[in-house]
Amino acid sequence: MTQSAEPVRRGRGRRPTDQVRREVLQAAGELLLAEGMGGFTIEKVAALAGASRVTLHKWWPSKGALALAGYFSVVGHTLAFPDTGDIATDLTAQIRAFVHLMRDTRAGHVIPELIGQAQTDAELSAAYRERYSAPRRALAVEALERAKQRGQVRADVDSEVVVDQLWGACYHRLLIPDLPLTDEFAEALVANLLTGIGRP
Amino acid sequence: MTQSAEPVRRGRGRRPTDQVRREVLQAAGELLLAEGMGGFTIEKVAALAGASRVTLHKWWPSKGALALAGYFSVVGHTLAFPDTGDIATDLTAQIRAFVHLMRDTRAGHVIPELIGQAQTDAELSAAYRERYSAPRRALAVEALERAKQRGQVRADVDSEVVVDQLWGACYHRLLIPDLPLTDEFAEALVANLLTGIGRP
Amino acid sequence: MTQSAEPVRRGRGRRPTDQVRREVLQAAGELLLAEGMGGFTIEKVAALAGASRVTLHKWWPSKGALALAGYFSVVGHTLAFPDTGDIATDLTAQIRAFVHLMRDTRAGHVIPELIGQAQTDAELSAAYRERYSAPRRALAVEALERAKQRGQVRADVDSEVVVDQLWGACYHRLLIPDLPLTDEFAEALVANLLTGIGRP
Amino acid sequence: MTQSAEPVRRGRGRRPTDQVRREVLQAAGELLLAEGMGGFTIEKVAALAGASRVTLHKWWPSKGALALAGYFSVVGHTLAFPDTGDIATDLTAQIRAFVHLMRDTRAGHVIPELIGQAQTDAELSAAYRERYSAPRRALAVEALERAKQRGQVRADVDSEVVVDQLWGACYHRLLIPDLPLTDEFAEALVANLLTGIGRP
DNA sequence: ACTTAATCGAGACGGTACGTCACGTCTTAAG
DNA sequence: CTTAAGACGTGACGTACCGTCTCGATTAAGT
Repeated sequence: MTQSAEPVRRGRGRRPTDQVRREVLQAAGELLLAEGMGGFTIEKVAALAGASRVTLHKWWPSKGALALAGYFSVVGHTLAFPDTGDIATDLTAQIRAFVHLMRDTRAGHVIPELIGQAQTDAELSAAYRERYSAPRRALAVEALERAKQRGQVRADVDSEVVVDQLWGACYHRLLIPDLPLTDEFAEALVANLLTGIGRP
Repeated sequence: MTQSAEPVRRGRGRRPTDQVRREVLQAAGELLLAEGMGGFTIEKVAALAGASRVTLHKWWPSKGALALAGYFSVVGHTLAFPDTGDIATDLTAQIRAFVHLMRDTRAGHVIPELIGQAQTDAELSAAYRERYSAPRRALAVEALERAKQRGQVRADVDSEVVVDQLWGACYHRLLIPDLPLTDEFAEALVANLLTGIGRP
Repeated sequence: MTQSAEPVRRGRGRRPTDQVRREVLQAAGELLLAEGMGGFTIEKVAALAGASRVTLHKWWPSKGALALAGYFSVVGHTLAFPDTGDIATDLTAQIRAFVHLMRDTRAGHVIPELIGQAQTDAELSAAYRERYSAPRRALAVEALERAKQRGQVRADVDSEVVVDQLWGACYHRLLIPDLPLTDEFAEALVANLLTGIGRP
Repeated sequence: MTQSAEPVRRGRGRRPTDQVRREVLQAAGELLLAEGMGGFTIEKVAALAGASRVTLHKWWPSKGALALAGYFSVVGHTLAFPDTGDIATDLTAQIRAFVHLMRDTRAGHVIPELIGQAQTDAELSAAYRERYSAPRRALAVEALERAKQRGQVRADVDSEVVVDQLWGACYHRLLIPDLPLTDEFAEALVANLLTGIGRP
């Protein structure tokens, strides 16, 4: 019955809830990384996990929400922000790491597709903001606020806007790839913003 | 069934090619604006236009490509960039116009959904870059190059990066709405970038 | 996909409409006779016929309607009523034939199940009356009317009621099998009714 | 979920067996009368009774058996047969009462649906015959036997057959409604059978 | 009276079937 | 020869029930 890859047949009876959840998330994450959002299907996840579609529908409100949860369970994020005392160094390092992640790992395919799916999947949109983008924004904002207190950034600057001008610029090239993501791009972002592009 | 508006019954035979194309694009655009990408379907477009699905498949390689073409045929873009001689004024005006378009018109729903769809629709992605984003980038880059020649922007700045830091920041808030698009945001983007956010 | 018996794989493309209809009805009839109404499923019929569930839903409004159509296509009814000139002989022959059909052939299982299903399947109920029971009633009523004209049955008798007292009695034993259907039963039905059971 | 009426929240622990049985049967009967066999579901009964599906499965072997038990617990049958000394009067009265019950009360929907369900539910079939039809047959047969002893019915007549020709005829019109159940029908049944329909 | 076994409810799980939607392909018929 | 009309197979979706199983809580019977 619609079993593309090893369908993982177990005993018929009910398995413990937590085990089912884990296996489903595992399967979802693997399928997402393997086929991308285009081939990501509740049906396939259920088959891979040896679970029932009904069970998936009960816990994850939409295909996108399931995909995001699967992504988290497989990738296992580290939320760290360097703090060397120099904001230029820290921002550059962080953005270069982001560029690397998006250009050289499977996240570079998955994250844009999740954001894409979120445009027509309200459940995913909310989950993505809450669990992914908001915490990362917060880390960057905190770093900028610390830089303000150290006198490296003007106090009247809105840190949130700065975040959009750094990471948003990266997402722009990721989602609408007119131009590629490069290390030079990462450095130019920070330099432009700290120094300004206007004539002195 | 699935005929929201007049199903347009005609004879079975062939109609002139151009007429069919026009009517299909008209229907596609209207459906896209009315229901968004979520309810946008080749089937519905065909029904609305009184055309055959086969015909649509012949001319538009994917659902996204059809949606984009329909969008253009209905919206009718104006590609203008003000040139007052002051780059700060021009950029602010242009970005405020963009923010207005995305916040107060139907484009604000449609464009993000098209970008979203483009993440899993290569045909749409290519078409979108070629016909939408690339020309707009070019306009902004030209304006920045003119500003360089006027001495308003440093010559060593990569104009493309600046574009990402202005419009990309807007797209960021559009696609991942942690924070809203506002006029103050538009102004802060230009100010941050021209003046720089670092301590003088 | 849920293929219990030979799923009949053909070329992928579309087959002519009439052929599909024939094959579906064939499969439906066979499944009905093989498993009875309990195991009769739209899904199984589709699999057996190598057809799509959607197609079945398009043409037959309910599971029961499909089963009835399948029954007809497989059994192929003969609608004949003997006319020897003697109504007692004709009725007895016809009812004995009916008893034989219900007791010794597969119809004896299928017809009761169809009637049973019809109690909660309005589509089937209407189709059954129109295509099965009504024509058979009409034949019997005609025979009784002829008997009236020959002076074998009183003119003031309602032939429809007589039909219920003959065939309805058989259906009674068929549907609520407190007692079996036998040849003696068939004969007693006619005798009771023609002669009367009261003291002379 | 699926709790139309008061979901009946109790403590988790075990309740007295008899109380559970009573409440389940009450709920089953009400649901059956309210929605008919089509909407009758073990799941709904369990929810209405605040009981567990497992408990229902333990005591009633099939959906139909539960429905029948619920019907009895709510309707509460009176098994009486008039005995005026005149069999024609008694039969007519009894059949008219039956016609009234089936035409003007909720039993008229429920009984046919139970018989229908019994065609594919052996448990229900057996229970129905044992608890419903057989006792009623017996009453009628006894009345006919008494009539024989009074000389109102010929001694060589099989009373069981007569029962089928009276009540079976009614069930016929009930289950296959080509024609309606009416009082005239009830009277004609008895008249036809007692007097006979043949020419004198 | 106090264990202890029985059985309840709650609820999740795998499974079967349903009815629906949209897709892309194919056949047939019309112009 | 292009088009429309429309049917078909496919894949997926979301839902409804079913019968089973685990778990914790409570009652009732046996000591």
